[in-house]
Amino acid sequence: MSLYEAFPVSLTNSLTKQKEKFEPLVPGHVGMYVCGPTVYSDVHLGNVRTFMSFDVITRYFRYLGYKVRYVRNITDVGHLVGDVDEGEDKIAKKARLEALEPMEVVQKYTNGFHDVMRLFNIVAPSIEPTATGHLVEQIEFIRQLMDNGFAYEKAGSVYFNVRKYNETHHYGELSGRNVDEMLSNTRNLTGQDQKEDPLDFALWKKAEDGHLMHWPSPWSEGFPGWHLECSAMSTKYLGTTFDIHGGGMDLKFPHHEAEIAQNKGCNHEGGAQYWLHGNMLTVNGRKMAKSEGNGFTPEELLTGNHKLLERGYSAMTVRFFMLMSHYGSTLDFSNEALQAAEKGYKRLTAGLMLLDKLPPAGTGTTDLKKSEALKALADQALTNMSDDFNTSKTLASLFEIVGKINTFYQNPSEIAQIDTDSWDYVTQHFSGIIKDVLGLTVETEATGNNQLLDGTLNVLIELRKHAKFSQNYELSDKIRDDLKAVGVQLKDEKGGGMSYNID
RNA sequence: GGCGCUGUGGCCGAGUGGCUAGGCAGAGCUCUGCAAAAGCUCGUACAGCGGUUCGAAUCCGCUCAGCGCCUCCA
Repeated sequence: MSLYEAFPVSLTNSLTKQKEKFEPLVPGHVGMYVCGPTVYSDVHLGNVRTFMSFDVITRYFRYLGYKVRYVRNITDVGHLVGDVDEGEDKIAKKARLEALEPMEVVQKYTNGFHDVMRLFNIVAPSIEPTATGHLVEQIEFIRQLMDNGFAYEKAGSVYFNVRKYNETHHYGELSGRNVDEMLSNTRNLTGQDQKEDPLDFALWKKAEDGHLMHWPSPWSEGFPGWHLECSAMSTKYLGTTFDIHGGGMDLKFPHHEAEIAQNKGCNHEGGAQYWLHGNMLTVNGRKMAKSEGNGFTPEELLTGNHKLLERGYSAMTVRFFMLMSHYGSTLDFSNEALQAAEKGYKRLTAGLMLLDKLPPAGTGTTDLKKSEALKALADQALTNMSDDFNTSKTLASLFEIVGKINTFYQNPSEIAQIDTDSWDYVTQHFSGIIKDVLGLTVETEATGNNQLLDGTLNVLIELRKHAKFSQNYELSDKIRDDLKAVGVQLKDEKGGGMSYNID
């Protein structure tokens, strides 16, 4: 029996607003599409949260034994600037400001995005398609929509006919709206006179004079509209129907709603079976966003060089911090919470490292009850992950195992009572979940590999052992205190051993 | 205005109709030359007011507070 059969996944489907059992279209395989970043500026920590959430989801599916095709796009064209620069492309605008070629902007921020993903140990998607690389597919998609009667051309631009679509479908099924209510609430935007209806959205926009990014099409020299790329690329790589579509909560409307309409209008199928939405990272209760001025970049986070930050925090601390909450809940950023997370993360990874120092299990009389109880903790961790990827509950289970590990370290007689099969099972999943699923790496490993530092510290430790043995506590305390002052913490262990930790 | 969400002990944050979340901080104890770490124990919580129920923080209603989307947005 495979792991995914033993621990069947259930997830909250935004489409039905219910928690459902996950049943992939193709047994043993998962196709997932997640909306990636628009590469016209640096990503901030709020962006990172969403990608981290779907990173954990991907990792967990793979851990369970699924083959996952994870598609996450790069939006390098097509999102229009909303206000004054009506109709101008965000990336084109930025290019002019920075006096760069548009693709130079794209490349710069794409590279930056990848650096950030690596920093937070977020696995690369199986396919990372770009909008500019799929213009042929998008044009074909528009053509099909026009053939099906859901799109019309006006002065070189093509629009999706929401009213027409809504006659046979429900525009608003994902976001819980309906067309009639929306009509009375639509703002009067300028520059929309070409549309037949304010609800309609652009599939193709004719480029104005001076517009930097444009491509030929049957309708005009122009560029694709806001929502098209995701429909075209998910269909190309995952099919007209696929398992999961993910993205940030703020994309639900209109982006994802439009995507569904495009998919159904073109393919007669609605794309994803399950829609997953990651919630926002907030600061003082407000969404972290560039426009709010409350966003900071990962670099500022590490250095602490931002007015919201009391000091810097490591990438793994932040990763742990984000894992403490459920992806579907808002998470509020604060220095207190980060500092608490830092210690929690250290406690967890300390347990992980202690595993290697533990005496072997099963050397005494096996206590079946204790063995089973321990094993149950590992099962619990997996059950919690399968319950809508509840990393928060999973961490709680893992911390219970940490407590056991610490106890075993202090009382070897306890671990002797655990049968080896149970112990292997627990340790395998304990470290597997931490490293492979949660994607937490042990940050102190780097210093452990520094042989010069390690050797030097061992000299000092030997000195202190001598001092301590001869009851020269003044000297032994001085060594300990002075090392502490430079960030190295010595710990006396039972039996006269000493170990060190680097903060 | 429309649609939706949240309000948990000092802080962060899970959660289910009755059974321990967990992390951080705090108190006591054990261990220890002293520390640190670790282990054990503890506090006491579910915005307010009603209702349903044998029983609700968990379901329903109202009130208050806050947030998201409706415009690019993870």
